Amino acid sequence: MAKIYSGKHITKKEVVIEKAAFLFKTKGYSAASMRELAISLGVEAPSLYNYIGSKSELLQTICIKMATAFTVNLDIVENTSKSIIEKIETIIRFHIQMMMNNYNEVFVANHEWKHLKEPLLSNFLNLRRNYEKRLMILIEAGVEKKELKNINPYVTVLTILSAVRGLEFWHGHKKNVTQQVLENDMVNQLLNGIKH
Amino acid sequence: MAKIYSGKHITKKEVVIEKAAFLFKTKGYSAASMRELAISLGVEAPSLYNYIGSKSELLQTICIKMATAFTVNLDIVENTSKSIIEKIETIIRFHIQMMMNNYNEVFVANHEWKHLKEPLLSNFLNLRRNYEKRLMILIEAGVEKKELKNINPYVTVLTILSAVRGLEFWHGHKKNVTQQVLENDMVNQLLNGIKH
DNA sequence: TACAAAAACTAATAAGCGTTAGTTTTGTAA
DNA sequence: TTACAAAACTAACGCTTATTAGTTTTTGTA
Repeated sequence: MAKIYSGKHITKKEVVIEKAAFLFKTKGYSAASMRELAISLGVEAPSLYNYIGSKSELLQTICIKMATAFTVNLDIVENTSKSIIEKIETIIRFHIQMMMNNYNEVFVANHEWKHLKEPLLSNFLNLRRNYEKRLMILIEAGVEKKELKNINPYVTVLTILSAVRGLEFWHGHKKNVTQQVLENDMVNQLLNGIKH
Repeated sequence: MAKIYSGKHITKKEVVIEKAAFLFKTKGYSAASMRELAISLGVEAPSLYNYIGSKSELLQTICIKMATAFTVNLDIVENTSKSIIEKIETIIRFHIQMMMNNYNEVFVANHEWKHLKEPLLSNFLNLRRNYEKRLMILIEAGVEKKELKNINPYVTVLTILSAVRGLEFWHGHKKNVTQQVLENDMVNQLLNGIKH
């Protein structure tokens, strides 16, 4: 009866993925049903299969899309002529902006990846492991060049990724602090902790 | 056929809860089935109902148990005569130790609480909100007494809780850093960031 | 206006879920 | 050894799930 709305520059499949990301975030992948997703689009469940292959495919698309976005950004940053500390700042700010502008999808990739099926699960985890490893190498280079304190690269990466992920809490309590204050405070705190 | 094993000082119900915590952590609450839980105990699914009321009750028990543990610890710390900075250190170390010694249950309380049913969901969220509020008040008092920098209490609580939760990553990569190094590095980094 | 493709629908399937009922086995104590 | 309770079992229930098949409606275009 109803028809799935899609603006000019976005395919209907993308609309489905967006709604799916919201639903997966809110209820969790397993507890989210295709019927519920359909309702949120004003449509019956079987109609969804005109656009997508399966529920599982929706999760795959979201997770790989996010992992790829972070990887591509890292590719770009690595190939600039910035200082190490500037590169790290750029990366942190990218994380924060992704967290702000693509909250649902980042959340799903962070929390629901465990429901991916093989071989995509391994694929996704490899992307993540490589990403973390490249961050560690960047930090090691910063220590080498005396731009950074003599810190443990692993603990540093862990701290940065944890702090950024902590913005999930902020999403539920937006009133207390504005986005700009939070972003700058967080960047400063993280960088001051490791700068030489 | 098989019989649920329980040592001397632990009831069979507690054995079920422990296994449930592991399963809920590994597969997520919704994707974890009672049949699977039963298998991990060497028993058929209906046998579980000799010990527990429902699947939902298992989650409730785990979440409330954890929330209570943190609240009780805070009660105790508040009523000591330590300095503010010492109180905060004690609290951070308690978080880290809980993360190490009760990993599965802490993880479930952190990630699967959304599947709690009312009125327990509200109950749990109230416990959490109050806990965070009391931490903020503690930090405000520290700023007042000049023990702490003039920091935003909200951002500080967010940073501390995020960093501690980040130990979840560490659980998957234990090799890189020992528990002691990680605990001390984290405590130092967090306290140095806020001390006056 | 007619035709074809896109996108919705209804109905149905097989599988898995938590849980209950009723029964049998096991362990313990008189 | 008998009796009773605890703890396991089998069978089945009603419900929800993702997905398929087949059909009808809507839409855009020639």
